[in-house]
Amino acid sequence: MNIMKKTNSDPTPVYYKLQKILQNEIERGRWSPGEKISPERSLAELHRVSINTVKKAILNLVHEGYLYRIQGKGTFVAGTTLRSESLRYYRLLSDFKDDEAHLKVKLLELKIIKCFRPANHYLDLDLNEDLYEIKRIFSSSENPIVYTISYLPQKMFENLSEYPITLFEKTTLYEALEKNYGLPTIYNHELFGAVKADAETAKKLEIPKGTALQFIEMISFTYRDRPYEYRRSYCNSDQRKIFREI
Amino acid sequence: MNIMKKTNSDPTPVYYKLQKILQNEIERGRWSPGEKISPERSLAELHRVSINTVKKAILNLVHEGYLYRIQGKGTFVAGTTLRSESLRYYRLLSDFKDDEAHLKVKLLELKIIKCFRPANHYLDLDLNEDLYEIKRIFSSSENPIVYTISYLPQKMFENLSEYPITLFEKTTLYEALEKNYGLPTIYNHELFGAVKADAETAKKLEIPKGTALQFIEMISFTYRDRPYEYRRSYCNSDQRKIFREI
DNA sequence: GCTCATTTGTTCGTATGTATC
DNA sequence: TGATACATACGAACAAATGAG
Repeated sequence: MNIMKKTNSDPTPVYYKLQKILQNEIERGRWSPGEKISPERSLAELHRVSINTVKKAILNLVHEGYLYRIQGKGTFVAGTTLRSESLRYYRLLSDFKDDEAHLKVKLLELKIIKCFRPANHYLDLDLNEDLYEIKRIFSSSENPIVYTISYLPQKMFENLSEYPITLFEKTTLYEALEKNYGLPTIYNHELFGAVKADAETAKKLEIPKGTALQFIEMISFTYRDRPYEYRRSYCNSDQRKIFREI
Repeated sequence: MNIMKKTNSDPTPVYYKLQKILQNEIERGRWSPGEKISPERSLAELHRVSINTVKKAILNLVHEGYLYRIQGKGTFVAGTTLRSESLRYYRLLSDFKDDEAHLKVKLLELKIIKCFRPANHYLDLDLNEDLYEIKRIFSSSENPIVYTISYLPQKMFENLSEYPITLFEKTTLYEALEKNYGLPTIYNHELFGAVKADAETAKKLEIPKGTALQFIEMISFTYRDRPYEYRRSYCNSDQRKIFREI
């Protein structure tokens, strides 16, 4: 009996079953981001359904960000849905003029440390597991604006330390991780707060200790709600504000 | 000649034309939020197109948040897309426990003032126009957490001062404005920063002057990208963080 | 520049199922 | 129960974009 058929005992629509089958295959990495999936007609034949049913399943996955389509070329697996580095996603405003800054990234440090609270909680790890700690400074015309510390589970990113520095300075972290480990970023959580600069942060940002700083904690998730990065950012929002849209 | 027809000189798809016609009617207030629009069949007949074409137009508007559908009942105009008060949309976290606070709102002041910089810029007004200024405190178990000052164009909200206090304390501002003025909130812009508490804010939040505060500026937009509220919020993020998802 | 096969995009018609009142 | 309205599913035809030859 055809598992695709809608029956009384299983009223799930056919298009929805197909949609979930495809979603599953994408998440399990049958195709990497950017790769072309089978054309509509093949899928229709394979699963013995109409082309319009395949269309509906695929279009839903396009809406959910799993796929994108190009007329005449095909249907492709989408990569990272967040198109740019989170820190660039926030536009920096100086005063009220929309003077968008071009940020330069500098890698300060990359080492392996033991997991700690609350990173273990956010990254769903045990306290005895290893983490990469990546410290970076984002500057605008020689002025340090943002100091970030990223934590990545060591077991998810083997050999990360052996990649060239440029991996962390030329491309965004998102692109780098997607390209080298096939992990697209599906969504982020963020925690916002205000703190006064401690000694280390003040030194890195070249500001007086005690300055009010915008503090952003971010947790990035890939498929299946799996967290893969915990990041702390300290932004010198003096004279600047951080902009975003809901 | 039928304007709906797709021709060589106008290759715009029929479903898209219909979609834009409907979007326009919604934005111009032909139906209020919650009201039922014409059924598929009628629209198909009226515009001389197939039901499937109408479906496509409508489903796109559903995806964009203009409409929602209930099988067997009809298709309805969606109201505010931001489902809850922005300040409640942010979950407050104390430390790392997900202790979601229930916030109580208190109206401190409602008066009419002259427009000022930068409100004129954000609300697209002249400097000589009038603004409502609404000051509110959000508290969690008697502790003031957030101090907000909202600015609304006087000309968009006639008689606002005559509404009962409960309008600003019982329901969210979004719901109140949608219900009384038929203005749904389509999206928000936000500016984040960190500031040290000035004298007035410190007093309102019952904290020492100079405490690091989370500062959020928000501009709310209704249909056609028309701004209708500029809001400044000062959050005492000491011990708490503000949470959101992208 | 052209043609052709492939692939997605649009539009229609039609039938049947299901939820609401 | 019947009328109304949306949901699912199939089939078919043609348009439009792409890439190969």
